[in-house]
Amino acid sequence: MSHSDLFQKVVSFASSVHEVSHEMTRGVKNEDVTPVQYKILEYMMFSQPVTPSQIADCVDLSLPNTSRELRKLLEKGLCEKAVDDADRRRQLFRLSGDGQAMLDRIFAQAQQGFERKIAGLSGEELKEIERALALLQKKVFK
Amino acid sequence: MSHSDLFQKVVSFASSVHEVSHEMTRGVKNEDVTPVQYKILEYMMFSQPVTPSQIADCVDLSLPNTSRELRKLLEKGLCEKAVDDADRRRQLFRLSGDGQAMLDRIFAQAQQGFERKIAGLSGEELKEIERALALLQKKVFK
DNA sequence: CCCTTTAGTTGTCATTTGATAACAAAAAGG
DNA sequence: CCTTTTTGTTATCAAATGACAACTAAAGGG
Repeated sequence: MSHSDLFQKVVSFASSVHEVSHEMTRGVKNEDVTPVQYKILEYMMFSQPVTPSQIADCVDLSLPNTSRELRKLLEKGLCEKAVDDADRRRQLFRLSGDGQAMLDRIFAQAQQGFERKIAGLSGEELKEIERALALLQKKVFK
Repeated sequence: MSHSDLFQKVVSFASSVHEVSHEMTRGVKNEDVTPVQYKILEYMMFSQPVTPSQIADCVDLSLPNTSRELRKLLEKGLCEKAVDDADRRRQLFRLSGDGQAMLDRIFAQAQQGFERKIAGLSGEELKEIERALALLQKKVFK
């Protein structure tokens, strides 16, 4: 197994992961958010509160465009904004109740798809999967 | 380890995979193709020749929009078109020499990034990675 | 043949996304 | 204070994408 062959397998694997996650998050299109807006909300879910600059960095968007999308999310009532008292230039964003509820819906649906995939696997198989995830995340996808 | 916890790990893992592949294919932006056009070319690389209908299915694009993007790729000289003699409604697309060369460049760059990541791993570790990829692709991301 | 279905093209329009300039306000550092 | 830097907003504009109607041409089935 040459490095080239392994690389080919990684490419093919990444493509499968993309396909499956696209399939699992198809619930997004039932909601009134664009793909970019969804990415922002998803990022917000894992690290709250966040500033526009942090979002711009992590979601790979310019600051003006981030600001625009955040305004739209505010108008839709999916997130909330507050000034940072320590540095009043900074704006702290977090999910609103509605925003959290929306992500909960989407994730619940994605988890259902996942449950269907792993239904019927033994406890030992699940442990193997967990080990494989940790291994790859550490050595290849970090 | 509940199913929920495992699901969380899968979500986090998928996110890492997305990030790394985005990083690895950043060579795309040096080339004169849009993201959608790149996806079409990448699909063409793995299955040639393909019809517009097949592309529309696999790249998740309407047939009219697929047709438009294929016309642009033809104008850029990145792919070639031929009618299927067996069914003259069908158009068979494949990469041109230039298109193949472009993908070769992008993949060579991505592979360099990969090589840097796995540099210093032992043969046994590489085998473990290979096994982990196969396991996950079979049981979770199929 | 004629009718229906399939494959693809063309054109048009609205929305989303990306890029950039100009601006305002607060902080930081003399 | 005063200048510079950082953070964010607003306003435009161009390009990319998505959706859909109307059309052509070939195949398929009586």
